Amino acid sequence: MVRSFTDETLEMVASRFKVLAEPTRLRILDALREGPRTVSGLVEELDTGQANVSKHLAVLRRHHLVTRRKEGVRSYYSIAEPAVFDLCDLVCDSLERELDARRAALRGD
Amino acid sequence: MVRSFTDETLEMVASRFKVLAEPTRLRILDALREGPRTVSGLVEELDTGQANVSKHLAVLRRHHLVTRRKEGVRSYYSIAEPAVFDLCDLVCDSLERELDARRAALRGD
DNA sequence: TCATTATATTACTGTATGGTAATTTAGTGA
DNA sequence: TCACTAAATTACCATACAGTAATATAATGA
Repeated sequence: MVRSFTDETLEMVASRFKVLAEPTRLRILDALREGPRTVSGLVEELDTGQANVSKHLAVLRRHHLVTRRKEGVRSYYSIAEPAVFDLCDLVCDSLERELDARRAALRGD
Repeated sequence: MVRSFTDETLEMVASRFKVLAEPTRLRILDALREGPRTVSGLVEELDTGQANVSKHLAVLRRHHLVTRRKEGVRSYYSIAEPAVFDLCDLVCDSLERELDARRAALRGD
């Protein structure tokens, strides 16, 4: 028997996927893997503007994927939900399988 | 040691997430869980127009998440990559954990 | 108080895309 | 050939949003 999701659940799931559907946000999360980072640290590490990084961090925080710790004039952001990396890993595996399959098909089964 | 993703990988991963970031597409995939469906079958099952369903199916097919089998005047679509449901399950688990945590916080730890 | 630095916010623009109506394409049976 | 049905495609509109420049807020030190 196959369990179905309710429409409401699918909306929430889609919303979570949407947050993760931006390369810049993924790059931020990836950078935070190695530990907390300030906004300016991330601005250096990625190459995009400060406003852009702040906005993406706000999105990630609103969706509870990162946390913020203020220290003086600085804000330190950290990963709040390490499970996002499991998601990325699953996607990577899936993409690899697809490429393998297409490669095999190219060779003629 | 924490393995990082390359920018190119993150672009591909983001692109996959983007495909999954639409409730209607998730509903289509969810409907296909129980077996192949025709376009008109999906139009009935979901409640949206035929053009919309066709367009979403084209997106899903372009990204190799579904396959199509033509039979006469009909097209039967099927799940090509069952791993998408693992993704959804992971997201659901994560969302539940977050809600639990916020509920606990509301009660005061 | 004033200047400086870090971050957040606002306003704006261009692009992407979801939904829909209209049209096209193609298979089928009379 | 013609009518009918299923699906795909096209054109259009409205909305969402990533990126950026400008501005605001706030902490700190002189």
